[in-house]
Parts: sequence; structure tokens; C-alpha cells
Amino acid sequence: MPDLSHGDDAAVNSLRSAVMRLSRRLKHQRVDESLSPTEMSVLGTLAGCGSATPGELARKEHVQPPSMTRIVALLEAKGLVRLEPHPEDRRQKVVTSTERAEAMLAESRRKRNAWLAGLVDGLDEDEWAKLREAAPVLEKLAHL
Amino acid sequence: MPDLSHGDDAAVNSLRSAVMRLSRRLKHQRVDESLSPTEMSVLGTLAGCGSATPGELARKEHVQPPSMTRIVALLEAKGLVRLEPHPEDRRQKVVTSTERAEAMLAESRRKRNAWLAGLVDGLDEDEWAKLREAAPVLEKLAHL
DNA sequence: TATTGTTATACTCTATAACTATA
DNA sequence: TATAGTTATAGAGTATAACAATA
Repeated sequence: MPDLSHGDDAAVNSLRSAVMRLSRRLKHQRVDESLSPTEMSVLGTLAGCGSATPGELARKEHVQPPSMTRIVALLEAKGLVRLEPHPEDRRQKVVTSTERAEAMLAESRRKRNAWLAGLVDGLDEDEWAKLREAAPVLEKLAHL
Repeated sequence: MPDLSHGDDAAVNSLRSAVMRLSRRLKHQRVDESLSPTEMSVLGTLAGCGSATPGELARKEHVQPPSMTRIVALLEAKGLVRLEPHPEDRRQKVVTSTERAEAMLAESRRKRNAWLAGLVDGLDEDEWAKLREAAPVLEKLAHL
């Protein structure tokens, strides 16, 4: 385990503050107005793991089960996920993203890049490189 | 401006997703249960810049003026900020953090480190170093 | 008896619109 | 006429508690 020395203290504060502010801006920059950040995140997760149960999704997104019930219902109403009975456990359900969701993810990826291009306009190559290197670590941290 | 090539595309997705999830977890890990993430962020901002008007704080935190009015009122009720009339413009007010806020920030910094220590337990030195390097860039991004 | 998911309900945070006071 | 801040109100997102169905 890394030893948290005094210098890291400032880094932690900086990291926390930046993440909170960035998340607030990202909320506003949603590519599809009809989709909340968590709905988008769920679709991204499903694109990565194929399919999952509501409970698994709730744990992965760090949201309570009732919240995930609502989110999945909204996504289903929009035709972005499909709900099927679990083959082995009749209590559970299996959530799978539809082709429409895949197409939407691809489209929003283009739009996000446009927005980010504007934002990284103020960054130099070195800064952007650092961010790129840190992205997977941030993901790991979010999953830990 | 850095050219956003194909490889960056994935980094953007990764970054966005990670920031959203981390922010959700940070919300839960608030050191002082009675303080929202934005309230904490405002205190951090004030600690950095000394004092500011509600309008300035709203812009810095990327929040609308009425929201900042509420936040400042809550902080004042908790004795964490002081409100004074602006010396030159009687429409404006000056918000300053109190000693109590400074003490609380110091205390919460210790608690945050303890929480982070648990989280970075799963990171190796190299990953933590990447995160530390990226922190100031994330901050810059959040301010851009 | 434990677990998965749902329903019903309430809370927190933020936004928009309309208003007041000052510039 | 424009700007800083406030008040009133509404909406989005999430949580907790109680419940149903299945294991």
C-alpha cells in the first residue's frame, strides 16, 4: 500500500474537488437530453459486460436497488435495454442493451469528443497525456 | 490544440464514466454528515481565495445564483461562513470562512486521507503516481 | 430464513422564473 | 436599463422502509 505522505494530502483534496466539479459540468453536458448520467453509465457498463442483473448493476454503479429498478424501467421504456427472466433464478432478471443503445452510444461518443475538444483546447499535450494515463486508474478507483 | 485521435476516444469515455462514479462515491463518503459536497467545495474555495461574493462562488462552483444563496445561508447557519456588506457595491455581499470552517477542513482532511488510504490499497505506486500527476490537470479542466 | 427485486414515500440538491434593491 | 442577490416553486435523482416472490 502506498504511504500517504504530506504531499499526497494536497493531491487528495485537489482530486476530490476536481472530480466533484467536473461531474457537475458533465451533468450539464449530457449528449442525450433524455438520458441522465447514471442511465448513460449503465448503458456503458452493459456495453462492456454484455448483460447483467439489476442487482449487479446497482452494485457496479454504487446505487441502491430501488434506484436501479427505476433506471432500468426508464431505459426499457426508451427501448435501450431488454429485460428477460433469469434462466436459473426466477427472482432475478437479465438486463441487456439493445442495438438502439449501441447506436446511441456511438453517436454520443462523437458528440462528447466535440465537447471535450473544446475543453482540452486550454490544455497542452503534456497535460492531456497525464489525463489519458490517469483515466484507467480513476476507473479502477471507482470500481474498488 | 491536441488532436483527438481514435485512441483518445476511449480515454474520454473512461474518464467521464470514472468521474461520474467516483463523484457518487465521494458523495457518500462525506466527512461531515451535515455538509453536502458542494458546501464542502465552497469552503475549500474560500480557504484558497480568502473571501468572495455569492456570484463569484456560483461561477466557480458552476452552480446557479439561487443555489449559491441557499448554500451560503446553510453555511452561515452552521457558523462556517460570515456574511458582510460589500465595501463598494451595496448590492453585493462578501462571504468569508470562519475559524471553525478552517478547523473543520483540517479535521476532514485527516478523515479523507484515512478513507483514501483504504481505497488506494488496491493501487500500486505507479498508478497512484499517475493519479497524483493528473490531479492538477483535472482541476484545470474543471475550471476551464 | 435469506435474497432479489419492487412499490410507496420522502429527502436533498439544483434549476427557472419572478421579484427587490442598487448601480 | 443592467446587475447582484433573493424568494417561491418545480423537477430530477436518490434513499429508506415495507412488501412480494423465490431460493
